[in-house]
Amino acid sequence: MHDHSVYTEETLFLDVILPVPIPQAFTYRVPRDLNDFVLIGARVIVSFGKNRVMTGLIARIHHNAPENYKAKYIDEILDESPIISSHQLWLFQWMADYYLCNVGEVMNIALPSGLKVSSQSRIQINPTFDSPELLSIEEAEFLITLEKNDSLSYDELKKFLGDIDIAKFVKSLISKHAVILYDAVKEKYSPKKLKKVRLKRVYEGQEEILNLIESLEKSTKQQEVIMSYIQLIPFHELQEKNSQGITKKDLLDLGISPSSYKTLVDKEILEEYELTVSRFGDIGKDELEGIRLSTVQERVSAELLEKLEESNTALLHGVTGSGKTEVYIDLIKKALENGVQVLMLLPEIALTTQIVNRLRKVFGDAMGVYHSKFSDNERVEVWKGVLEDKFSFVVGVRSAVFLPFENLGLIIIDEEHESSYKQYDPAPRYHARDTAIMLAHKVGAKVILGSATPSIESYYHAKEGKYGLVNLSERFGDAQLPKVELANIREEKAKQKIKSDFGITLQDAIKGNLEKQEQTIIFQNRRGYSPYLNCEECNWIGSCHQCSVSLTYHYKDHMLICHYCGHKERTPQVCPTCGSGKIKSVGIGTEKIEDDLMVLFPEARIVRMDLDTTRSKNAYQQIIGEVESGGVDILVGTQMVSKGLDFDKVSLVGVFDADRMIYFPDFRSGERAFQMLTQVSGRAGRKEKPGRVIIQTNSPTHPLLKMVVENNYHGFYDKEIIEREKYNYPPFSRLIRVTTKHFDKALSHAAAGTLAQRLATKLSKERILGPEKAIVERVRNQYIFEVWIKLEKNKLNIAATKAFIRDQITEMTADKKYKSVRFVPDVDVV
DNA sequence: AGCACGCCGACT
DNA sequence: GTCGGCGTGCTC
Repeated sequence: MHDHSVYTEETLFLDVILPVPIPQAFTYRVPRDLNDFVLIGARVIVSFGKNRVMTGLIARIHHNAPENYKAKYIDEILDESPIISSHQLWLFQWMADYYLCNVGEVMNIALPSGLKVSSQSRIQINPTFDSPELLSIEEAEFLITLEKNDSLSYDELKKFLGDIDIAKFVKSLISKHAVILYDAVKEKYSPKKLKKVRLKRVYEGQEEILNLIESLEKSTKQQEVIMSYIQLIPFHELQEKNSQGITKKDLLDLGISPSSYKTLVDKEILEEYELTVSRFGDIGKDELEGIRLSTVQERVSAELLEKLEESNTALLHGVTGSGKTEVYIDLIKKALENGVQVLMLLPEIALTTQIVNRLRKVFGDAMGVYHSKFSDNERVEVWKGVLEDKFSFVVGVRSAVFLPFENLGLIIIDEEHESSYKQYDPAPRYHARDTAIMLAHKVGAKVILGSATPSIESYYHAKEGKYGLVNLSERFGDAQLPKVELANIREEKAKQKIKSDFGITLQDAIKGNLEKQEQTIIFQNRRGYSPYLNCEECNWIGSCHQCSVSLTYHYKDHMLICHYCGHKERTPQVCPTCGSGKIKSVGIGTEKIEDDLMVLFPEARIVRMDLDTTRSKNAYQQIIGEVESGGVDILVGTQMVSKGLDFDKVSLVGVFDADRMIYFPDFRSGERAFQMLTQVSGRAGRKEKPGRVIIQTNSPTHPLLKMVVENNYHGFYDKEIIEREKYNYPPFSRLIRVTTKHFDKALSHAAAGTLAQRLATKLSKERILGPEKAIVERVRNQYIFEVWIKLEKNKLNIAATKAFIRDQITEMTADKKYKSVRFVPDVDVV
């Protein structure tokens, strides 16, 4: 029943991508006066559903009126030019198809939230309201407040109304027609403004300023202000200095009287003004440093360029400390000289550190940094900077693959094996490395993958000739690779009478290092004090009531914490089941190691670095600074200490509990363990001193550890690839996991089972594994089951198969029985 | 995903 | 009688 007559030939329709997890596109109508302003890739504001206003992205402009519904009008067009590059809509769609999610979800993750305006409900007095007798006393009082304030947001309401149920309160007012609700849309991004101050021009002259000072004879405080200003801005030497002024803060920081300052402003002797500035400090061109490559580095750089002639992607396999960064810098410079844009991806935790400072020194403010610890405004600034070609080079984390490069020529992915390149939650569960390779392929850019311990996938592709392969097997300068030793912890424990987790070998080594005043890193990939508490009487174990895991004991705040759902509870004094006081902590986390070290080496300066000590924005940087300046003897930490850190004075690395990594029940455990152990070993010894690494283990004869000791990546790879082929794991197949989640265990299990059956009809049973319980079976009271799909390469039409899987999930969700079950597909699980 | 609508139990 | 619990359905 739609009146199509209202549509004329000129009526424009837009397919808009909205940040919602719904597969279909949404078609809106363009009000005629905006016809000339629509363009693909610009943002629009639209209302969606009953009460929502959102930012969407124009994906298509057409004349086809939708048949089954009447299109709504768009409210507003936000941009005069596209805010994404011309390839990005394609990339979004590719990601949605490949990673089994919706374009809206991709867009939601791709755009920095500063570019997604949101609506905020505000309330206002209804001007036609004339029945105050209906109101309660509180309501009447509130109306007076509201009258004074024009309109208020929900957040502001809280200030006036305190702890009451605001929704209910407002609802009542609306029902009495006393107030009206409306949606206000606001752009979130705001440029940074600096409050500055300068002397009015009329006082700039030599004579004028002297007269001014004289005239303030009686107001000494004000005179002081002027004198301080002149001292900071000696404009009598150079007149232009006054027009540049000084920030208000800098002036007030001198300790001058704020009230006198204000008087001067009021008297129009000083004038305040605002300056829009970049959030990123500027570096002068003359401060930039050049680089000098070693002969080896130069050769490697040339070799990479050569390989990139033949293939789009090249893998740089360079041992830790070989100076890969210098090679990258060289290649980035060359690419920039060719006039193309460059993107460099780094894993999250490596980015805050030394490498950015190093790059900044070379590239100055032509380089943008895109990081999740940056504020929204900062991220929008980088985004816009890329659009305007202010940054021709950006270094960033995973999500930097979404930046709107129009002329991308080179992508460098450092530490390409890092699993943090894969997004885990929420959708899109994408791999930034693979996405970058796909994007590069589309736009004709080149990709360099770098790692000391390449992922099995990448190395396989290199060996197969799909990627170019370049080796850099010497450390930079005269540096030698560290000497890695295994310490049989079981034997050592037996020999030592005292039961300690520090074997005698490691203890002696630390002691020696302290005497030599050299630094030590202790690595244990587990935070907290101990992974669980155990009652010696009744064998009770503290576990989370909503997840099937034990609670980790945190000593510092004396809490038991669930590392899955975040639940916290006080540590019991006595056993909750039998009442005995014999509760023991079992296992070792970083906190306990720190504690033990303080007892063993009371004079040592010990610092711990893990999620718990680096929560605040600058904590990580601070710790690194402390270590660099030599203010720390021993650094204890989780995987954070194993990545990208570069300390000259660290000559010893100790590894606890290597066994747990090796024996993790997962086909990637070997790869992960080898990478982690090799990476952390690489932290030991730089410059002339060879470092020493001690790995404590119960299985010193394990072949993987042997490879780590020998720094034998190839041996490890050869062994691993045989296993992968034998069991048809990646890179010989693609793995897709579909997880089901539900509060009802049986229903979750049944849903996974039915899905497995459905998938098997077309894909055959051999390709389907499960359903199986997830390793952590229950999280936040939801039961989790997994179905694994193994798709061998080159035999199946992958796109069609993915579509089939998607359809099966859609059909199951449509089934009443499984409606409330959550299905979560994850493609290329890491 | 959100959000409104709507149909059943425990309270002023 | 109503408040509010969360199952269900829809979003251009």
